[in-house]
Amino acid sequence: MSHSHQIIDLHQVKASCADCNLSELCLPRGLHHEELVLLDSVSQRSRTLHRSDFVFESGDPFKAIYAVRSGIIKLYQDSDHGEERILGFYLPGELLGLDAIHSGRHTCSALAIETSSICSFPYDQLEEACFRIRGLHHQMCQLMSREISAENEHLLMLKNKTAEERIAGFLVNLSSRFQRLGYSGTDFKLPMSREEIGNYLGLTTETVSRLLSKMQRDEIIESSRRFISIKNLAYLQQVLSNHQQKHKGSEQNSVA
Amino acid sequence: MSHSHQIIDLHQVKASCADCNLSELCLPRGLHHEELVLLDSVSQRSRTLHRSDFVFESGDPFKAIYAVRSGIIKLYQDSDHGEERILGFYLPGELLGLDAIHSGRHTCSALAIETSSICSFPYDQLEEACFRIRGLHHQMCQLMSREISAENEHLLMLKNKTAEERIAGFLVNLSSRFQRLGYSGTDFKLPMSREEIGNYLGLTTETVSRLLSKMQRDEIIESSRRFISIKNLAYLQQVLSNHQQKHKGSEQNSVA
DNA sequence: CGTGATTTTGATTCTCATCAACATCTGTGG
DNA sequence: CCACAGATGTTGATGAGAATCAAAATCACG
Repeated sequence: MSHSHQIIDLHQVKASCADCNLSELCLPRGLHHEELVLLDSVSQRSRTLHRSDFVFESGDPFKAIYAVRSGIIKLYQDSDHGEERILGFYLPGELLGLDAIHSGRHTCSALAIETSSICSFPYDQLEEACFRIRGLHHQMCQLMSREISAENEHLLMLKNKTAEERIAGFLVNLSSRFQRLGYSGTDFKLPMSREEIGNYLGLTTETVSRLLSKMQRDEIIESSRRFISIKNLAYLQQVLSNHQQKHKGSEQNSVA
Repeated sequence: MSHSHQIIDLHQVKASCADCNLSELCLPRGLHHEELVLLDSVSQRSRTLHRSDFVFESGDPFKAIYAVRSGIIKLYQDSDHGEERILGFYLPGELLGLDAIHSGRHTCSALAIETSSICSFPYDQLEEACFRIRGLHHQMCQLMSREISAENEHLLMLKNKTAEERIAGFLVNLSSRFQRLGYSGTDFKLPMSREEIGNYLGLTTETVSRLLSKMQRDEIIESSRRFISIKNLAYLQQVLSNHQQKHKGSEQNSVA
C-alpha cells in the first residue's frame, strides 16, 4: 500500500484497528487478533479533516459509519431557517452516522471543529463482517445502545434542568470523557465556542458566559476563554443530582 | 401454562412472529418464512400487562428486549427526588430496552399505561440468532437506528421549540404513528394524561391544558378530555416548521 | 351520590432570552 | 512589531414565556 521509498504522511497511514490505541473504546473492542485483521479489511484508510471539514453532510446518502480517531466532531442539523442545532460532540472512539442506517440518508451534518482524523467503515461491508466476526455484531449493538443511553441523558438534561445544571452536566460529562481517553479530567481546553455550548444545551451564548463567570466567582472552576480548570468537581456533580429541591432554597451560593 | 382442557386466554396464546400482523413493523420485517420460524424459537410467549404493570423496572438486570404487541408503554426514569421523567411512549411494533444492552442493567422503568401485550426476546438468544438469520442483524440495527433518530427528533423538540410547537409536534407525531398502525390519524384517544404529556415535553400540566384549549378555540383541534380530533393537521405541521420566524410576527392566529 | 383524581382557568413570579454595548482575542497585512 | 478588523466572549437592562401558586370545574369510579 505504501511504496517503499515514499515519504510517509502520518495522517494518511492506514490506521490498523489492530494497532490502534483506541481499540478498547471503539468497534474492535473484545475482538481477537484474527478478527481484528478481518475488521481491518473492512475499514478504510483513515482521513484527516481540518477545522470546518465535513465528515458527511445532511442529504448525503448513507454509505458508512465513522469512528473518530482524534480531534472532535460536531453533529448538527440545519433548521428550516438556516440556524444549526447541535446534537452532540464526538470524541475519539465514538461512532458517527448511526442514525442514518435507518433512513439510508444523512439528515445531520458532521464537521470537524478542530483538526481530526476519522476512520470509515462502509456499512454494507461492515454488516457483512458482522456475520463472520462474532464479537463485531455484539460490539456494534453495544455502541448503538450506548448512543441511545447518551441521548437519553441529553434529553433529561434539556427537559428538566436549569441553565446552571445543564452547564454543570456538560462539564462533568466532558470531564469524564476526556478522562476515559487518558487526558486530564480537570484541566482541559474546550474545543467549542460558548455559542456552540449554548446551542447544544438549549441556552444562549450570554447565559453560558454568565454562568461560567458565576462558577468562576464561586470558585467552582477557573476559566479563561477556552481553558477550563475544574476546582470543585464534587460541587458540579452535586448541582446535577440535587436538581430542583423545590421550595428549599439551600444557601449554597455565597460571595457577592 | 395452559392445561389442555383450560379455556384459552387469548392474551396468553403464543404470539407467533410468523402470524403477527405487526411483522412488517417489528423485528421480523424482511425475514423469510424459515427465518421467521427460527425467530419464533427465540421469542417468548407474549405477556399481557394491565394498567400500571411493569415491563421492567429501573435496576432490573438486562435480560431481554421487548416488542410492544398492543397497547402503549411509558418509558421513564425516576429522578433522585422521586418524580418520574418520561422518555417516551411506545406503540405496537416498537422495541423497548435497547438502551440497557450497553450497561447490562435497566436504568429506566417501562410500564403499561393501558392494557397491553408484550413479546420478549431474551437477548443472548437473540444475539445468537443474529448469526443464523441474516436479516435479523440487519433489522435490529435498523430499529436501533430508528430509535436514535426518534430521540434526535425529541431532542430538537425540547431544545428549540416553544410550548405550542412542542404540543403541535407531539400531536403530529402521534397522529402519524397511529396512522402507520392503521388507525385514524385525525381522531384518537390520548392514552396519557395531560401531566404525562407535559412531563414528556418538558412542560407543566397547566401549560399543556392551556394550549390545547387555545388550539380548540382556534379550531385546530377539537378535544374533550382524552379525545382528540385534529381538524387542521396542516396548521400543526406549519407551526412545527415555521419555528421562530424571529422578529416576524405572522398574523396566523385570528379569532378572539 | 359523593370522593379523589384530573383538567381547566386565573394571577403572579421567575428564569432565561433578547437587546445593547463593550471588552478581549486572533490573525492578517502593513 | 503594531494596527486593525472581525470573531468571540463578557456584562448589563429589560421583557416574554412558561412555571408556580391557587382555586374552581369536571370527571371516573366505588
